Amino acid sequence: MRTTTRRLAGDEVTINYVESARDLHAFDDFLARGDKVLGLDTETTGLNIYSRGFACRLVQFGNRDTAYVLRADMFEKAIVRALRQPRHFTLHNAPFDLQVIDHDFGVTIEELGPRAFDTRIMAHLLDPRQRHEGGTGLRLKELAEIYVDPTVPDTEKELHAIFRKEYKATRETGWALIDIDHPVYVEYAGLDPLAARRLFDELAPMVRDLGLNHLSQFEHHLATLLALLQRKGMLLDLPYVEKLTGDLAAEAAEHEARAARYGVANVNSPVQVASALVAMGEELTEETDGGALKVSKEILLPLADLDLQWERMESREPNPLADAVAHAKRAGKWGKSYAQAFLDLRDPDDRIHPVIGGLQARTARMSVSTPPLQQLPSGDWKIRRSVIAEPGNLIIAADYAAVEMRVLAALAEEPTMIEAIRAGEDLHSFTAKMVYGPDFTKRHRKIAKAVGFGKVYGGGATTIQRQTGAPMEQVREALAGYDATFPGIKRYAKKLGNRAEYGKKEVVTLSGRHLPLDRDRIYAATNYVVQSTARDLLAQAIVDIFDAGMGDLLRLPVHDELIAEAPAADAEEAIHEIGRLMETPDFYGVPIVAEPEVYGPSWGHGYGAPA
DNA sequence: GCTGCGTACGCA
DNA sequence: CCAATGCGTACGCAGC
Repeated sequence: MRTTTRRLAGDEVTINYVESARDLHAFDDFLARGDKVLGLDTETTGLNIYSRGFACRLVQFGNRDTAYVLRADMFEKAIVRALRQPRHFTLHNAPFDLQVIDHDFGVTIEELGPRAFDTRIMAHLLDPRQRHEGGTGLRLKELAEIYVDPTVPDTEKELHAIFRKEYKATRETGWALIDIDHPVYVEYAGLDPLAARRLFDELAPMVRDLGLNHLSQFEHHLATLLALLQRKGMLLDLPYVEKLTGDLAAEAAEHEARAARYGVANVNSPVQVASALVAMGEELTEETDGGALKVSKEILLPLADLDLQWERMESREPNPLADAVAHAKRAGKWGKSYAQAFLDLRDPDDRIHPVIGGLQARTARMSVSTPPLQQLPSGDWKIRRSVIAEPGNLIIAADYAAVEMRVLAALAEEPTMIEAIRAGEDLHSFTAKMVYGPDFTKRHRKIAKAVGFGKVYGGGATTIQRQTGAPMEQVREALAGYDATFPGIKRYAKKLGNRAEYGKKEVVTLSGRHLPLDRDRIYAATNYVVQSTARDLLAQAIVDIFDAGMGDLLRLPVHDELIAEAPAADAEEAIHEIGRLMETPDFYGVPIVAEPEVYGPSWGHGYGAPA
């Protein structure tokens, strides 16, 4: 045994590095001490659990004052034995370690998940804000320095320095290269479960005292289910993705070469693009937040005589540089962020396993990363076509119909809006009819729709004008008409604003989630509570679908929809059942409904990919 | 080589 | 005051 001591929150703590089988007796004695909850953590070669070459290197257990650090390759049996004891563990960001342990030790997510506490979940319930948003932050280091010990070391940062200096490695590669018994590596590995356990001891009572135990249990259960989705992943059409990647790279290069003829060496440099356009005589008037000339897609496409669907408008002579830059950037983005990312992140079976952040945004909205499957281009099927169902299966999906509008109507108890929804009206058309009369036009509906979204997002007349291109006069008329038609919405926003102004700077959702508000953006309260409530509906649906025994069909949440797959013969029935499970027929008087659809053999088949 | 910031772009 | 919300990723650029 190699034992080191150090101080943590004024106490002496001991970190034991197990060197031989003889040392395991001491580990067993430690396990027999009767801790109801042990801190648990792993050190791995990287973050992509399912990529070739990934391995768990260390597994660490700790209570408040003693940690044991075990090599994964030498002490697998002892680790598995410890994990299978009837005991709870506390981890920070448990889904990662649960999958590592499932992947490398065969102690499954199903087995360990129900016995895992996650301090990240607890912290999110107490304050969902990142550090830069004024919150506690959600990283172990950030939370530990607030709740455990302000001098707790930044283990990641210090290890990165060692990777550089001693191993000529980067922050990415160092985790696999550092000597497994490197004293700093071992000490920091051991420190994390101690911090996790001490953090748990602080946060758990706070969660309980705020009456958040029920919500906490729900989020823990959901997190385990989402870890199952990540473990399952989604299959790629590899030959298709390889060709797509090559095609997009070639397309980007071709347009980059066109841009270079106008002196733009780098299409991703806004400064270069702006100065070249100005030199060609184009007038750039819009500015970025930082005061630079704006050359975003919204600026470039009109200069290239293209509308936002990239169709020729015949409104002017197209600027060839604007055209080249816009095309080059789109091909570059699609190629690098999506197609190439699919290839880089795939496992040996050509599946991708996106990280699903089940409790991510301030509003608890979920995120999906590596790769970002919630953000694949939707106006074109080419990227989504890369993701396919397993042989014999079809991709199926169900999405909520205008869920945020419906949630808003319910929460605000807006009688006219509720009535319109219950009558099956298209809400934007209904608004247009109320504002402009029965002879409203398509343009009127577009404005009404923008106003509806503006209300959900807390936007104002300027934004709606920019979005619709309508004259300010008409926008103001539509806003006034909306308020007259749906007075409950304004009243609700006012109520939330008043409570925040004179009470706590937060909104509380039906699920009991506290959402802090920024003092200079109190108006965001309506959006927060609507967005968060819509998220909770989707989260509950995922739980319900698992409870109904259909969880193994699920693949991915996308804010207001669920992507799944099922054997071709059952696909229609399966997605109807999933859609039914998503629905809440009477959500405070408002029907929350889902629309099921069988896409086909690929995700792209729901977006127009040829059969 | 890394970090932070700004800009841009993809989605709901 | 009358305000668009929430994310993840890539890249350029400046500074360390």
